[in-house]
Amino acid sequence: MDTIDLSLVELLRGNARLSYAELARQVGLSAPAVHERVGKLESSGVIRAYRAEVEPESIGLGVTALIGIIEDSDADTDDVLESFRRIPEIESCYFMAGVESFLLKARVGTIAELEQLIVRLNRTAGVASTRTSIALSTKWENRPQPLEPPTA
Amino acid sequence: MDTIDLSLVELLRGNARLSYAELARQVGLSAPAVHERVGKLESSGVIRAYRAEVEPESIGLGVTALIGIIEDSDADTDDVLESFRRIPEIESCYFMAGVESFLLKARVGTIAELEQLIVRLNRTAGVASTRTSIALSTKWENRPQPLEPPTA
DNA sequence: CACTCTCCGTGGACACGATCGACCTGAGCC
DNA sequence: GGCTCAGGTCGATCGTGTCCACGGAGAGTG
Repeated sequence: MDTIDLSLVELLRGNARLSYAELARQVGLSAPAVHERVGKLESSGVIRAYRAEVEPESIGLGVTALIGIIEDSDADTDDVLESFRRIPEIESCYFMAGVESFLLKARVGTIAELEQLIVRLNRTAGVASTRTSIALSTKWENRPQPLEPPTA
Repeated sequence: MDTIDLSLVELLRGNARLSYAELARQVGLSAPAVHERVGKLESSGVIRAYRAEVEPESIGLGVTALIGIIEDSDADTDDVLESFRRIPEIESCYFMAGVESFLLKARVGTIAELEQLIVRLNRTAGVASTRTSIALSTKWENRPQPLEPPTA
């Protein structure tokens, strides 16, 4: 994980579809060298995936909600997590410090579907209660921040 | 936005680096046809960007926080938003229903940096108070959910 | 119905990129 | 010094991106 790797990561966070040739030009190495470095970044888990970022409304997911979860005092956190994992509408899941053990970000098409989702969550074993906040609009999301070399 | 476009979007959400040739095979069209369709999805704003998803710890962003913002009663929301936009640590910004007008997701390297960030937010014009919750771990994030045809 | 326009696709052509193998170089170590 | 290894370059080959000319299906019109 040197400066060049960091540049590659930054470039790919900005545009995941850059060709190896283009990456090579940007960092001043040959294409095969970049190819190998990126391969290592992928297999070591630094780069997890390449994803197209899509306007949610245009794929029928116009409703965004953030849902805090309070667990039962005797809940098995792993089981709860497993239940959440099986709910596709939950796009993100954070394990939190505080009264609410989890914070979920979910996207659905309609308020009716959100209602169903909340009911389902409340019925999930280990879940004591939920607290849902609706996002009226997403100003931005997953904006990559500029990277600084480790000691900066 | 027909079924084929939806398939393309779904494929690219799963792996943004698929070649046009591969996409073409998957959806049963020729490569140029796919190229044109994807181009239109991009320029119409359905596809906003292609991003590499990176393990935050490995780029020195090991601390994730979710921060609720309560605005001053006389705050100019647009100005507040503009101030937030200039803070690179804020990766996501949602405008919320509820007492807290905004929910921010921020990533920083250390707790000390988080402290600085919170101070900065509290000093921002229009911000009355903040409420920060720390994510102990990110179970998953931005998982693409399977797409259904519009009327399903 | 026949004509035409438009949209959306196909296939061919060609330059460019991905990727493999052979080789080179410098650092670390006996 | 000589080995070894990591990590680079170069060249060759093959697949892909992308431009272009062309063609068929469907809607609107005389």
